[in-house]
Amino acid sequence: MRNIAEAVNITTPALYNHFKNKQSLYLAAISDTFENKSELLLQALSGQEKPLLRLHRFITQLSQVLHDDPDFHRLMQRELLDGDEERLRYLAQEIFGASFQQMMELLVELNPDCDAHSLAVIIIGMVQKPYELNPLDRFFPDSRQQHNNPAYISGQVMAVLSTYLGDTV
Amino acid sequence: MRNIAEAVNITTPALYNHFKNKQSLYLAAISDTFENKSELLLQALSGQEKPLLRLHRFITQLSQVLHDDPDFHRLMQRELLDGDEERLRYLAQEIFGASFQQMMELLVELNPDCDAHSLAVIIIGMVQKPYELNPLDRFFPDSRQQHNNPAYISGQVMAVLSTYLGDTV
DNA sequence: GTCTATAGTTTGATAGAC
DNA sequence: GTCTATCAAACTATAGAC
Repeated sequence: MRNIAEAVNITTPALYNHFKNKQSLYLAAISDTFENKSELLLQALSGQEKPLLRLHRFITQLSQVLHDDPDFHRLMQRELLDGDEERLRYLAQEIFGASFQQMMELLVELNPDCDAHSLAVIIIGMVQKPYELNPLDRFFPDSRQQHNNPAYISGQVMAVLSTYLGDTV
Repeated sequence: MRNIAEAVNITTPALYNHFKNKQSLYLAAISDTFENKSELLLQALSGQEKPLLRLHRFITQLSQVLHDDPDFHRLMQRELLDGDEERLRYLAQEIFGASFQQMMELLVELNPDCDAHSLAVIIIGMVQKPYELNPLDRFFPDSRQQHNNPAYISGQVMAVLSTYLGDTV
């Protein structure tokens, strides 16, 4: 609370005029960070275009969001590690529920026999892991700037996926 | 420190006979959790077998480790979020350095034109993300036990990868 | 809506007896 | 190597003046 107060140039007690306590401030920070992201990802998945194109758009959008808003990524990882039941339900249902459902339907369109849930999780992992491992990059000899570029990452992911999903289109 | 002391049935000051301070206890916990895991993964990647088989063995081993030792997974994610420079270097160089290098060489064997670094990161994401998202599974309607099964996860990952890498073998 | 002053609690760590 | 007793610092939060 002291750090936050200092960051916004007021004293700690003044924070309590805006938030009831630390918990409510944290929840407000989560909401502010997560809302709108959900809508963005759902829109990328929706539309009348070919499924593979919508998947590409989603992957690019997710990669872009993770790149542009590091707080979004950090808070999500933090919630996955330490979130209580209420906050995890909020994350699962309010933030990612609709997008995840839409993505599974899209994957079934592409391959009716696939396990859409598993495949969706795997794809999210492909896109997100480069950002999770970013802190380690500076300690690897062949670290290139590409590895932090959303367009490059989504291209790499699509290259792997299209051979798997493309056969079924 | 109080929680740890209670968990091992001694008082808090008694902990300081075993560790100089909280920091050194934490570092000892990290070392104890990470060491040996490195060797396990490197062995899975090594050998004279066909590259695709070694990759499969690595993926299965990583999935198994993440499944069997939740503390390993939690501590790694925690370090990626909050680790200082010294701890991140330890993680990158002492724990994952050799395995990551070996994996990149293996991927170049499978596809000389690929970006081995990117591909390695993507593959790790495919394997690990199912475990990261585990806390959310109970809030999704179609949550099946399969999604927590190492053999099933590695099978799903290999199914996606083999069409991409298999063409080049 | 912000401040100063301070309450009440938790935390990491030490002193010293056994 | 463990205990009891205790400290100093940091923390969340409140009281009350302006």
